Amino acid sequence: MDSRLLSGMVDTLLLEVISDGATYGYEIAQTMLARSRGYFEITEGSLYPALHRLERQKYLESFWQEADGRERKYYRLTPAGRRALAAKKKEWQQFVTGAQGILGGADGVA
Amino acid sequence: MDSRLLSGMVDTLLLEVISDGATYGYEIAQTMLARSRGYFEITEGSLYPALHRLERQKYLESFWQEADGRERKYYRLTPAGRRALAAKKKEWQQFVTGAQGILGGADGVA
DNA sequence: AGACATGCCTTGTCTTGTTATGTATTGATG
DNA sequence: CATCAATACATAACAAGACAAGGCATGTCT
Repeated sequence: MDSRLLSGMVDTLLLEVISDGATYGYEIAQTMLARSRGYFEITEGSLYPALHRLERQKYLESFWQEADGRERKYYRLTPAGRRALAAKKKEWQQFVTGAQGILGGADGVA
Repeated sequence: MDSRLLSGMVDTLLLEVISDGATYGYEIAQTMLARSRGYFEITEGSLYPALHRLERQKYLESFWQEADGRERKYYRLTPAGRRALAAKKKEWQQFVTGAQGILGGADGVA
């Protein structure tokens, strides 16, 4: 798929996946892949910087924890992250509506 | 709106608007605004480079023409542009489906 | 030992949207 | 006539962010 489309959606998708409960990078990538039926293959070069960005913005909190004999960096949403997710989802819906208004060939009123 | 969402969609939107018949930059911006009900405010700094890009890729052809006492640069789709538009629209639909699969909270099968 | 999956991270590169600016014409207003 | 707004095209500097490729480390399986 065209990775450009992902621009601006990565944060929303990440927050959504993490909103189901604390999880970590590797698992997030797998979840996104599964939930989009193999469509969203987020690469590490996008994933980790995005996670750090969201943590800097205080939308995520992280903590290291051992599981299965491995150290993993878990992330969970902050209250601000939850609010940001809601806002981003709304924005996404508006964007889709706007795009369909143009792509649908109609005048956007439909 | 978050301009990042627009990344990668500008080309598709432009091709779609132009597919209705030869038109020019200024009018394209107005059409996008109207058809998205005021949502897509594409600025000149995005619009003109995008048109040039699409012409370089042979998806568009341009020709100058006078109308209302003004010189305007009209664009129309090439056959390749028409094929590209169809492909991009399909990709967009898949992207939306994938995103809804994640945002919907379901497993994407719904 | 070697291969592979798991797991985190960073650097360099490229694309692309935004802001700001420049140029020119037409029509309306003072 | 001068000025301003709308029309119309274009480019340069800047910033954001996705990707490829690379590095590093551990656990498991053969």
